[in-house]
Amino acid sequence: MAIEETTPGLNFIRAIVEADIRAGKNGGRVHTRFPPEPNGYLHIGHAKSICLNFGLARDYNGLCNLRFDDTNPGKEDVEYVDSILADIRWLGFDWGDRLFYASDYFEKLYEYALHLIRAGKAYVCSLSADEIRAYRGTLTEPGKDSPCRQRSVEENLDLFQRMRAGEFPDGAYVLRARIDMGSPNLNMRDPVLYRIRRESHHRTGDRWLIYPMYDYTHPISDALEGITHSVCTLEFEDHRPFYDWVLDNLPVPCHPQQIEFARLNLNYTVMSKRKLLELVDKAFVRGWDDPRLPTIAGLRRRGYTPEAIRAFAETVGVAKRESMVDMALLEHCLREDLNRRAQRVMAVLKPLKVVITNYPAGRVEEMDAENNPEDPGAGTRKLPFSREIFIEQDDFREDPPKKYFRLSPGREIRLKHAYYIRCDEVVKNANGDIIELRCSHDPESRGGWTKDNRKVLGTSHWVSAAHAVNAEVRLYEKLLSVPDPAAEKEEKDFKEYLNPDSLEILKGCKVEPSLAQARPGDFFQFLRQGYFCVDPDSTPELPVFNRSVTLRDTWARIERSRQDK
RNA sequence: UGGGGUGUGGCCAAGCGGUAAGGCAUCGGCCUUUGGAGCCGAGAUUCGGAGGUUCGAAUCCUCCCGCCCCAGCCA
Repeated sequence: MAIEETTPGLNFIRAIVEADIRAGKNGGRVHTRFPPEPNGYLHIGHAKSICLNFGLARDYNGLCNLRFDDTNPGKEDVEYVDSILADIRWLGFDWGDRLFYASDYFEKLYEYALHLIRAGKAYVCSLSADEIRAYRGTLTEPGKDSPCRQRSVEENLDLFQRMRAGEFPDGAYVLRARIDMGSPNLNMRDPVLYRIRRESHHRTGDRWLIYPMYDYTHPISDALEGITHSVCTLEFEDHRPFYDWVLDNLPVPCHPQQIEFARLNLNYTVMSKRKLLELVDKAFVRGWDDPRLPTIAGLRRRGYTPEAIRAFAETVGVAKRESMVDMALLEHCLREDLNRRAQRVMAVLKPLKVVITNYPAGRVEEMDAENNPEDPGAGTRKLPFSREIFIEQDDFREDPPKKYFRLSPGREIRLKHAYYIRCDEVVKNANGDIIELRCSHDPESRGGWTKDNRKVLGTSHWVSAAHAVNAEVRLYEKLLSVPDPAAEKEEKDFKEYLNPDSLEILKGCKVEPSLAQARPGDFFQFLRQGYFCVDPDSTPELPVFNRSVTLRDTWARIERSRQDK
C-alpha cells in the first residue's frame, strides 16, 4: 500500500491489536477485511471504515481483504460492485489478490449448515414469517419454542436438502439455529440461517434457491479467510454472541474477534444508503456522483482528493460513542491538502467590466504570476493584461461599508500581479445597474508595487477581457439546510430539509486563458475564491468547473455577523 | 419495567489513581501583492449528576439521570 501518512495515535482498536500482537495472539498476525454489501455506492462513512481496516493492515504488517457481502440477491447489483472496486482503488488502497465474495462460500456455508443440523444445532422451521415474529417474544418477554424445534435430524436434513433442490416455494421453510428462545438477546432466539429465495444472484445466477443470512455468513467468511480482527459498526454489538456461537459450534479454521466502533455521522448531509438511494432514484440530485452527495463518487467529482479523505478519516478518530462530525472538518482537510498543491489562477465568476482609460488601446502586456506561493517550485506563468478587463462584481461597491477594503469611487486597489487602479467613474444603464467602471492605472505600479511603498486598500483578481475564456462554474452549498434533521423539533421527512440553494450554476464566467487547456480532474485555486476542479461535463468550447470548497473568507464573516445583528 | 452500549469545552477526541493532550470551530493580535496561507494568544477550577474510598479520582465503588442500538425470512 502506497500510503504516506505517519502512524496515527492509538485508538481503542489499535490498542487491542497491539496488545494481541504483544501477546502473540494469532501468531502475531493482523488480517482485517472490508465487507461492503453491493447494494449502493460507497460514502464517506465507508471511507472511514476502509481507512481503518486497510490502515490497520498497513501499520501492523498485515493484510486487508475486500469481500462483498452478497447474500441478498434482490438488492444487489454488479453496478455497485464495480463502483465499490473503483472507489476503494481511488482512495488509494489495494487488496492485492484478495478480492472475495461471500457467494464464493455458498457451497461451504451449505455444508456447515448440514453440520449444524447433524449436531442438533439447527432445524428447519415451517412457521411463517409472521409466526416467527410472534414466537420471538418481545424485548421484555421471552419467546416460545417453535413446534418444529424437535424435528429429527433426518427430517431436517431431508427438508433442508429439498429446500436447496427447489421443492418448496419462497417462505415455506427456513433453517434456524437452535439456541435459546428465552435469551434476553433477541439475536439468540433461534435466528434464521437460510431462507428460500427464487431470485437470480448477480454472481451465482440461478444456481441457488436458498440464501444464507448475514449473521450466519459473516463469521464463517471471516474464519475461512483467516481474519484476525473483524471490525464492524456498533449496531452489530448485539450480534457478537451469535457470531461467536457460530464459530464455536463449527469446525472452522480460526475464531476471529469482532470489534465494534461508532459509524461516522456528518452534519448537513445524509449518510444512510436508503436516503441516498432515494435522492438518486427520485432525481433530487443528478446521480450517485452528484457533487453534493457524501458518496465517494460525489466527493471525487466535487474535487475532493484521496489524500484529503484519508486525512479526514484519521482526524475524526475511532471510538464507541455516537457522534456527529462537523462538515467544517472535512472541508478543512481538503483546504489543507489543496493549499499545498493547487495552482493559483485568475477566474472572475460574476464579471464587471473595467476600462482603464489611461492604458493604450491595443496594448497587451504579459504579467508574471506565481503559480503557488506555498510551493516555489511551482514556477510562474504569463498573464495578458490590456485596457479592458473584468473584475468581480463583489469587488466594487459604490457606497462602501466600513472595513470594505475593495474598489469604490475614488479609491485605489491593486490588481494582483498587474497595476494599481483608481476608480474614476461609474457607468450605469437605464435601470441604474452598474455596467462598467472607468479607472486609471498608475504606470509606476507595474507588477503590483510602487517605489513610494504606499499602501492600497486591497488586491483583486482580474482577467483581460480580450483574452478571457468563457466558462461555466457550479457552486455547491450544503445538501441540507439544517445540521441534523433528526434533532429538529418537528418530525418531517428529511427531504423537507434539502437546501434549495445547494447548487448554483454560473454562466458567463471569465477565466484566464491558460484554463482553456484544463482537463477533467484538474484542480485549481481560483484566487481569493476557493478550490475548483474541472467537471467531466467540461468541453474544449466550454470549460465547466465545480467549486470544491471556498477559501476561508474573513470579509464574508464580517458581513454575516453584521446581518445577524 | 429485557438485553447491549455510551456520556470529557460548540463539534470530534486523548486520558486507564497524581492534579484536563491534540484537531476543527470561535474570538483577539501579528504578518501578508489571495480579507488565502502562515505565526502568536484566549477560552473546561473541570470531566452527565449525587454520594463514597483515598494524602490525592475524569480515572476505583455505589446509586441516579441522559442518549444510542436490538422484536428483517436486510446488512
